[in-house]
Order: sequence, then structure tokens, then C-alpha cells
Amino acid sequence: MTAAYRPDEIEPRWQADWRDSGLYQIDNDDPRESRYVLSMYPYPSGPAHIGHVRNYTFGDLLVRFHTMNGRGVLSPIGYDSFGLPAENAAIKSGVHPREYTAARMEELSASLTRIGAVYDWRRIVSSHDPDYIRWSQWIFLRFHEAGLAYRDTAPVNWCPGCQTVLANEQVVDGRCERSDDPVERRDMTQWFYKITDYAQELLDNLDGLDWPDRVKTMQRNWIGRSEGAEFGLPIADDDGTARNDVEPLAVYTTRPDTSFGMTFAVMAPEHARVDELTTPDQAEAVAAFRAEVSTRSEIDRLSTEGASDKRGVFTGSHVVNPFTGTTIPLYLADYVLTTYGTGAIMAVPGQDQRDWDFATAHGLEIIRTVAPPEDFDGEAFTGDGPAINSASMTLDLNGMGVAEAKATAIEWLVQRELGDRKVNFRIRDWLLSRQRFWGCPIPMVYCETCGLRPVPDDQLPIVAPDDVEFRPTGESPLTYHQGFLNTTCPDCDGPAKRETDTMDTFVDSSWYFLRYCQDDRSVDVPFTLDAVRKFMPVDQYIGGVEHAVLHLLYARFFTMALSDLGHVPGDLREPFERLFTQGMVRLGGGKMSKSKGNLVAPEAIVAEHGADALRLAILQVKPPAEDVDFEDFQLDGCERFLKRVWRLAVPDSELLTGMRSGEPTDADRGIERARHVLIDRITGEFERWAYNTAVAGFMSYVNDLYKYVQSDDGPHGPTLAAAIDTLLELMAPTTPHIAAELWARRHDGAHVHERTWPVADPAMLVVDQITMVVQVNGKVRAKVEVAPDIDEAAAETAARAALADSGQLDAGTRKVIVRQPKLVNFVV
RNA sequence: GCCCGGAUGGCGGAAUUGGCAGACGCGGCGGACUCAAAAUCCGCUGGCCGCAAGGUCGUGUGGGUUCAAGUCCCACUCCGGGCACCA
Repeated sequence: MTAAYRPDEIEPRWQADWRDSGLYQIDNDDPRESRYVLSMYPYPSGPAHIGHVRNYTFGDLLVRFHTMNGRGVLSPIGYDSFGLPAENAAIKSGVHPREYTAARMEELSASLTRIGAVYDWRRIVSSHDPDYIRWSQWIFLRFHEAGLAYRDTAPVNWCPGCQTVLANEQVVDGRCERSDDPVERRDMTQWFYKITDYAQELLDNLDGLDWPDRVKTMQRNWIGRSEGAEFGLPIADDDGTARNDVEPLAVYTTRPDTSFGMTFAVMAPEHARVDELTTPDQAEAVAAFRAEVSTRSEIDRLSTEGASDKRGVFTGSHVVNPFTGTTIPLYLADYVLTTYGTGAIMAVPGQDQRDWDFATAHGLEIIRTVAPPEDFDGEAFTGDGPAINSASMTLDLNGMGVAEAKATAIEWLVQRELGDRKVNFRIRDWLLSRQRFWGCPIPMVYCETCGLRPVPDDQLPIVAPDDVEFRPTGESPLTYHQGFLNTTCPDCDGPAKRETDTMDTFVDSSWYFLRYCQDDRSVDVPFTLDAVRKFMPVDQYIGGVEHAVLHLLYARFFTMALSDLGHVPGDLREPFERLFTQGMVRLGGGKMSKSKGNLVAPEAIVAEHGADALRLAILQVKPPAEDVDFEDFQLDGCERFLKRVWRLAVPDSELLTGMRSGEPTDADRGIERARHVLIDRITGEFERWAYNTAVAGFMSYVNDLYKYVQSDDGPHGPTLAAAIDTLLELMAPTTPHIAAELWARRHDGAHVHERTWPVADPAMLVVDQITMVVQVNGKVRAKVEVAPDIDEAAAETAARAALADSGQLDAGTRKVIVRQPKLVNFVV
């Protein structure tokens, strides 16, 4: 009687075994070569959803694979446990975010365990843990000392739905990436991390990272480096001459070569010098325009729709084009941003479409300074070409290409001390303060006499009190808690107030991977240099592409800054050596989301098919990098396959009767060869993340074994045993429970996950026969079995022989292509 | 608009370098077992023509290179993603 395959019975048993045995715990003095395999730590939103399961299955497979390959694998887990959902739940139902979060973490931990994922649970971190808060604050203070954390008043993104400010990275198409509310502009005093200090290195290092090109491109776009020139446009007097008593208007351009075509200049509506440079007769129009712009939402303003003439207004003032000496009008327009460059531009309608549109709408002059090609029928010409109309007494660019003209123009500016070469970045500093309760408090106090003071290290962590009222007010609930708010100044002991804003949760995720390295959590630093050196950088990071310019950029910044400050080794500049971004799981073509109520619950699948079948289905359905629709999962087929494996491998199987012994036959040798081929194939496929074809490999192999077992001669005992044992070893990372159970049953309770990964014998991979295709005019007409080392002449002879009866070569051949041993093609 | 991906049977997909298109799975059809069903096992399964042997067409569209193209080149269509007043 064959024992039944009962995943519901064996899986929880093995999950407990892995957790208790410590097989996947690693100590910092472990002598094995170390590997750091990390899946992005999850926000604890309750039981795992199918997207989580996909992510953590890939990670778990790698952990188990590397472990069997003799490496000491750091496989940690933790929770990104600060954040809005817990606080919103508190507002709605009154349950404290801490309790809410603890319950959700419990659920998520249980589901991760239930799908068979293994971790060193001793190293767990959670963002909201006071111990973790302490070190988030400690790092903030180090950054503050170094000038990398600062407070500033700036126009910021306000999300009315989340009732907090957002970082630029969290605004997508003018909307909040979380709540999708349109974002408003507000001037607020906020905390920033000075990520712009690292813009150049963040850009440069991308080249050396083994990351998807897509993600690198997104980061490059986000950082947005541009090279150009910055120079001053003198303000013109009433009679058109440059005034010496007024500071020139600074502009930034990437096209100094086109300066002779500058026919007007434009300031951003929010530019600091608008009032100064507006003439009395235009004051009313300017004020009206600015008022109108300020009420427009970001989305409207970003939109290119709408009449161009409404997008700007004349200031009444003129400036001087230093290249030509001519006087040109100065406008205000909303297409110029106050936050980029100098907030003012020289407008060259001939070479810039935005300037072209504006010039056309306002009846301004257009001068081409780059000759467009003959067939050019567009408006502004932005391509390369010889300069025209670009000469003065002191500078002649005519005839030069764009690059040469640029360099020459900049040189001219520098010589006359009018301006200089300038590199600009699109990336802004990271706005990190949030007006919310459920986040890490910013450890600063405001003293009436001493001003802004950092909280001393020995007073950390600053933890939010429990007895606060949760109301969506737009200010942190901490603002209304007198006990938290009122404190004393660390320097003068006088009355002081605490900062009530908390940190963006992306701060927490910017260093958790460093904390995981630290085994002894009692030391007085968040991580020791030795601990970090032992495991960092992360060898394989796995997560969603949605973090391409959020988490992945911030974490890189943190690593560089901590490196410069000496808290991690100086040569550790990049945290994640290899990155894999897995695709999303969708349902019925749409995005799966809680709000749509179409989440697939892995619990139900595990209950019906078992965790191994679910893991196998995840791996089988699609290449890991691609998005997948849950409807395409083939759970029945995967479960059926596991049952086939079970019946083949379980010791008391009815399938296995009448085992042959003695000398192996050709059929036996064929199976033995297939075993080695499988080892070779699966090892390669695992290394290149070809899990879907690896599953196909397992299935094919098992099909072969079934034929072998049911063949007339019957299976050869030792051959079959080896064939099955190898299969179980190779399947251990993908379907760990069934592999463990069958191995234990076959080997007296031994553990398959403690086995060494099998190695293929190269001699067994050499085939003695290969199918050679014989073509006539590129069409397959015959196939011949030949030796792999057949020579050219013999191959042609064999091919001719194969076609001899068909008469297809009777007319003679014009050409013969021989690619032994795979193919011979006759051209007739 | 610009920059990346992608398009292969009824479906998900496979095809390291240009060399047998459709591995593997799902679904479908047929058979075995069974009183029957489920489960299981075996076989067939791209279209068209043909009793068959076999032939013929076939990897989004149109061209091209080559003895040979899913794969390389040119042009285009559609789908997905990113960027998009950043001067």
C-alpha cells in the first residue's frame, strides 16, 4: 500500500524542524564562505498575499541552494512596521498602532513560515521597536552633526489624504503614490537629508552594479545630471543700457551655444526677485498671474494643455543679452521652475520648443542659431548642426557644431567673468519629516534660549507615548500631547519643546540590512565595522521594481554617508551588489489590491494544494522577472507532479515492484546519464534564475523515470535509487517539504537540506550519439545518428547516404554546408 | 514626444552562439483500470491537404541579409513600463 502524499501533515512538521534545528541560523564567526541573500523587508499588512509569497519563494530557494553548496547564508527577516495603515486603523477603530502592528506581524510571520521560508529569526528587526528607534535616531544625530540633516523652509508636497508632507519621490504624476490624492504645494519648514551631496556618486556607481538596466535607468533619470553654464543677465536701464548698481539675473542653460538666439528671459513665478524686477505698470498683471498660478494644482501646472499665452506675463523690465548687447524683455512663466537651476532662464525659441511656444503666443522674436537640416519641417530645432547668426565683435561661433560652440561660449563667459561652467542635478534633498504619529520621532528640541538642540545620545530612544488621541488634523498627534511636547533643554535645562514630526518610513528601511549583520545587539553602536564587513554588501537583493527610485536610492545614500562618517567600512559604498526585481502578481489582468477585494489568499491555496505545490506553481508559471496573472497558475498540475514524485520515491510504493540487480543495461546507463544531465541543467538554471525551465526539467526527468520503471525489463535497483535521490536533492530548494520527507523516509530520518549539492560528472555529460539534421535547401529531409566527433567528410557522406533513396540529390548539388555534428545542408 | 521591454498553438510558456520552432505544463481528444465515477496510468494534440506515406503553410506586419532567421538589419503596428515643461 502506497502511503498517501499529505502536505497538510508533513509541511508543518518540517517547518517546525527547520526553525528548531538552527540550520538556517548563522553566527558572525561562522567559518564558511558567507552569502547574504535578502528579500526586501515587508510592511506587515497581515497574512502574506500572493505577491509576498512569490518574492519570498525566490529568496528562500536561493538560501537553501547556497546552503547546500556549503556557504554560510545570512537569511534575515524583519518588518517595516511603521507607517500609515496602522495609524489609520487607530483613527478608525481606536486600537493602538502598536497592538495593531503586532497582530499583523504575527500573521505575516505565520504565513512566511507556512510557505516554508527559512530565516535566522534571532536577527529579526522591526522599525517600531524602541531598540530600532534608538538607532534610527542615533543615525539621524550623526547625520545632523555632519550637516547631512537640516531644517529648511521650502515649498513642499502636501498630501491632503495622508495629512502629511511627502518626498518628491513619493509624488507620481502630481499625485500621492500611496493614496492617489492630488498633491498640494505648501511652504513649510521641514527636515531634509542632504542626498544631493551624493548625486554624482549615486550616478557614477550605477555603472558597476549588477542591477536590472531598467532600474539603473530610472535612477539616472531621477538624478538627472545636466551640464551647462550659469551666467548673469544684466538688468537694463530705461534707455536700454546695463545697470551696474543692480545684481544681474542669474540664469542656467545647457545650451550656451545658442545664446545669440536669446530673445527674451523668463523667471519662475515664485522667483525671489519678482517684486524687485516688476515695473509699477505691470504690478497688477504680475500679481494676478502669480495668484492664479498659486491656486493651480500641480497636475494642472504639469499639464502641457492650455493656451500658452496664459502661462506667462511680462514684468515690464528688460535685461541685456551679454552675447549681443541687445535688450530683451523679462517675463514670468509657469513653465520655469523655481526649484531647478537658478529659477530663471534665457529663452531661445529657435532651439527650444517650450520657448518657441511661448514666443509664438506672445509675439516675440525668433532667431535660429543652429542651422536645421534641409528637410526639417518642425518648429524649434534641438538637434546638432552648424551654428548660424552667432557672431559678435568678440565671439564667433558660426559654423561650429553644438559641442564645440558650447565649449567656446563657456570659455568666453569665463574669460569675461560673466559666468561659469555648471553641473545641475534634478534630484532634490530628501524631505524626511512627516506629520504623523506612527513613525520614528525626530530627536530634536526647540529651546527658547538655545534654539534648536539635538537630543543627547544617552536620552535615546525618544519613543512616542501611548496615550495620544488619533485625529487626522494635519499635525502629528504628538503636538497635542503636553507630556511629550514639553521637555527641558539638554544644554540650559530651560523649558523646551520637542520636535513632533516623525521620520519618513523610508528612513527605517535605509539601514535595516546593516542591522541584520549585527548579531550582538547589546553593543553601543547600531552595527560594528566587523559585523558589516562580514556580510556586506548584500550578495543578492530581491524585491519589487516599485522601489527603484525610493528605497533603493535612499539606501544607497545612507550607505555612502555612513561610510564617509566611519560607521561602516570606508570601502563599502554600495549596499546591494546584485538586485533582482521580480514581477507583480495580477488577477484577471488587473492589479491586485486590498481595496478591490481581489487579493488571493495563499492560506487557502496552501490548505488545498500544499505549500510545495504553491511554490512550484510560482516558479513554473513564468520567468521570475515578469508580471504574472494568478489565473495562469497551474496548481493542479504542480500538485499532480508532486504526487507523481511521491509515488516514485516513497519506500513502500506499489509502483516499485520487481527491482532488477546485477550489471546495468543500456537503459540503466541512459537513466544514469540523464541523472547527471539533470544535475548540470538544474545547477545552471538556478544560477541564472531560470526557475520555470528548471521545473520543466524536473517534470521531464520524472516522466522518463516513469517510463523506465514501467518498462518491460523493469528498473535496476541501484540505478533507480540514485536517480531518485538526486532528484530529491535537486528539488530540495524548490519544494523543501516533500524533498525532506521523502529523503527522511528513504534514509532513516536523515536531512536532505544538510546534503551537499550534487555535482555532475563531466564524463557522463558526453554523449556518444547525436542527431544530425540533413537539410535540402534549408528544409529538414532526414535525420542521422552520428558520433559527436564526426569529421566533415564523414558527416557529408552520412548525409548523402540518408538521402540516397529519396532522389533529392540526383540533380547534383550547388553547395554543401556542413556543420558537424549537428547539421548538413545541401543546396540544389 | 523620448528611452527601455515585449508580441511564438486554445492558454502559460520553451528554443545559451543564426542551425530540427512549439520543451514542460494547462486545456482538449482517445485508450487502460472501474459496475460507474473520481484518482491514477498510457497515447495523441499548430493550421491546411491526404486513407496513408507524405506534402504544405506557420513565431505581430512589410521588406532585407544568409545555404539557413523566432533569433541579425531596416521600416511599421499593437501591448507593457519608465521619463516627460528640469532650460
